[in-house]
Amino acid sequence: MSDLLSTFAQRIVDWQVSHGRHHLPWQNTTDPYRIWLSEIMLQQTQVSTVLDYYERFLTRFPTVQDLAAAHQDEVMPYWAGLGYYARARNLHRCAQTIQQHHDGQFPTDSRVLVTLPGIGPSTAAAIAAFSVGERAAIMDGNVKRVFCRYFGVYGPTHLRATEKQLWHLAHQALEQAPAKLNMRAYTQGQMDLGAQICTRGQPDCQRCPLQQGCYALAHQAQGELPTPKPRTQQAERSCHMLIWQQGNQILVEQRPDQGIWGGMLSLPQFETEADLAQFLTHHGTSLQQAQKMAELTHVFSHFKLHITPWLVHKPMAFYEPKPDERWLASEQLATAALPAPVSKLLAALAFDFTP
DNA sequence: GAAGCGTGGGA
DNA sequence: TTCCCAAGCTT
Repeated sequence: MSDLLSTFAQRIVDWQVSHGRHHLPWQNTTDPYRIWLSEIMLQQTQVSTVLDYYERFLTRFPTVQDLAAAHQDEVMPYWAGLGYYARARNLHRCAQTIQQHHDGQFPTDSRVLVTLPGIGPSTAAAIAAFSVGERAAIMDGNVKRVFCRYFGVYGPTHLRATEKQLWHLAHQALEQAPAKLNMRAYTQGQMDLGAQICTRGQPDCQRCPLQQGCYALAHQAQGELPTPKPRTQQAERSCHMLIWQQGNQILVEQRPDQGIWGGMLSLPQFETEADLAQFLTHHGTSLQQAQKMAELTHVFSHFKLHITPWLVHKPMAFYEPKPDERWLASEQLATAALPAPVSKLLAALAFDFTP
């Protein structure tokens, strides 16, 4: 066991150097700002999804100073469609914290990094390892899968007990590894292994550097490790969204930071048809003047939302938007901080916005 | 400490 | 189609 543990990290390093990924946009840099941005975007998000967002964001905000100087409303559009929008709000807060309390110098010590908003233990370790080669352990979805299979760890990985075991093994693997371990290759290698070899569906054990000593391979338990999370009943909700069109503009409102789509712009939303009707009545029209559109369903990670859009194109004079409301012109749609389903809904209507 | 928090892709 | 979950963190 101790022999299999002591060679674990170095085998991953050797494999990474020859067979891992080396040309992702956030590799081949030691700039903690760029590394940090990639790590935040990659939280619960696949590489292919992040690529375009990463380039666009860096073009607009090349340094942590540029990001800190911006208003949150300038940042959110660059996150629109990527999901988990608290990441963008925390990213912005973090940049301002670094500007104010760290003299504008991006920290590279994991113990400091983990105190910053949006940076947890795994992200802190990844930034420190990639930027200055700190000997810090990461623990993401890839690493959990590799460790569960190699060491034969059973139990849903989100449970505290399982998580604790995994972190312990991760620290052990580092302690027993050679003093000169290449931390960048080790950190990247764990992710590459999980993403390319030790995949969820059909792991490519023939090409795996961890064949020798792998519990799952020896017991043919790849299919049952990691232990899948017990699935629960998907909750469902429904709402009504108002598409109030004036000329080539649409009324949108900024959502509160708490809750779904926090800090993003969205359509005025109502729980019931009666609430929508009341709103319309108070604004000089009625539900009868609105055109009911086909329902669409949006699936979140923890519930399913049935959306009934209502289109109103009757011009309503005298309407003064509330502080959290804005008129959005059709040409602003593409660059507005709209969540994915709202963006798609409005884009589908774009042909109606003939000037 | 369990629940909340997006979206898209693959099996 | 349906289900799972991906470079997790916050409250």
